[in-house]
Amino acid sequence: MRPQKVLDNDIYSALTKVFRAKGFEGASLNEIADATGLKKASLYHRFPEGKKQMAEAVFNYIEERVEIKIFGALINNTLTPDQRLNESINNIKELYNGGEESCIFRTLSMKVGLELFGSRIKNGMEQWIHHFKELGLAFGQSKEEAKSNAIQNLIDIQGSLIVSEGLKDLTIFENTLKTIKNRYNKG
Amino acid sequence: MRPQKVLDNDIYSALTKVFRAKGFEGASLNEIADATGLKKASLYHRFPEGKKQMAEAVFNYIEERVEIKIFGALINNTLTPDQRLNESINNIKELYNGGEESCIFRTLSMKVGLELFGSRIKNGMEQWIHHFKELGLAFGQSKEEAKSNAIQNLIDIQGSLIVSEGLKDLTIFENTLKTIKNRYNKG
DNA sequence: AATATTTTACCGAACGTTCGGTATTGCCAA
DNA sequence: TTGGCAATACCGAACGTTCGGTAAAATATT
Repeated sequence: MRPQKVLDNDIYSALTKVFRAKGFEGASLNEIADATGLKKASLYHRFPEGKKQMAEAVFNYIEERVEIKIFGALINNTLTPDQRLNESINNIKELYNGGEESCIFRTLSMKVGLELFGSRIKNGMEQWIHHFKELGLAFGQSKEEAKSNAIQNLIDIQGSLIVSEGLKDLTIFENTLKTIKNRYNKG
Repeated sequence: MRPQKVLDNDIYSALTKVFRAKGFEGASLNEIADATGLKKASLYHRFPEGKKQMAEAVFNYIEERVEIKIFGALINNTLTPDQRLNESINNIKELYNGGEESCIFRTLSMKVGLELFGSRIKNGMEQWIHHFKELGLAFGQSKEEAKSNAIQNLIDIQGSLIVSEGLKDLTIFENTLKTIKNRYNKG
């Protein structure tokens, strides 16, 4: 059989970049074709169900990275809670490229995206909250405290990404990561 | 002269609903025509410069309401700082319809929107921060404290709108408004 | 070892539809 | 009857999608 011109992972990476920046409706197939290096028709060979399947691939791709880099760090029992926190925060910074890259929770949750991927987004957010709640418990917080802190972490990340972009000031995202750290290391 | 079939303010209101839900690229003229009750061609009579001008009108419309309802409340010297805070929070809740409506800072700041309206978004955010900073000063906070609190308010609002939508749980937005209040009424 | 066949990947061209945007005509009130 | 508004019809371009066919490697057959 003929070899692939572009590796799957390179396609996913390019798709992620486009959907993150443009959202579902804003991402055109011509742009996707340019970004991946495949022609439109070839994309339909890789993704027979079309654009929606491409966006699904982005969810899979990102969820896998988040699972490893963030949730994996947060539940790594070989580390102290403080080390887990630090590693996950470092990886968050990396995954969002210091605040330059948007989150698909935002870009794929406009009207149409929410209709298509609403349950994936909801599940994804719940996982973030669940794992951060576990961290809070490991820090000795009460259930209520741990949960509200976890929710606030998610709010902080989403909000600071928007404000950073809007103000064109990445230090806001960085400061938010510090705020999250301070939520567990008080004083 | 012939009277307008649809009042300007009703057009702005409909435009706002569409652009808030769909963003700039996601909002099609056919949908806008349906939402406003005017045909496409009639829209081009009202907005000769087209879609971009329609989005500009949304900015104007929202900025006016924010100016009155939020900034106006925050700088109303006939009220105590605490009353200013309460009134502005109530109006924020109203303007975002309890968390059901998105913010144009979010929906119009995707790639294309940011290119077209980047400076308006930046200015708008800076005004939010400026006015909330003034509130903090009125509460006796230091300059640094007042500013970081103001930024955090904006982050909280943006973030909680996204998380509320994603989790389909409006209590998150409500709780965030309480969090903001507690930022000024400690203990 | 050489040839034929199968299998998979890619691509140019075109599909029907919808996009944002325009002329042109008809309507309506002053 | 004049001037401003709205509606019909329409435009080229771009949209997501599909199709017919080609390129290239793996396998099967001689």
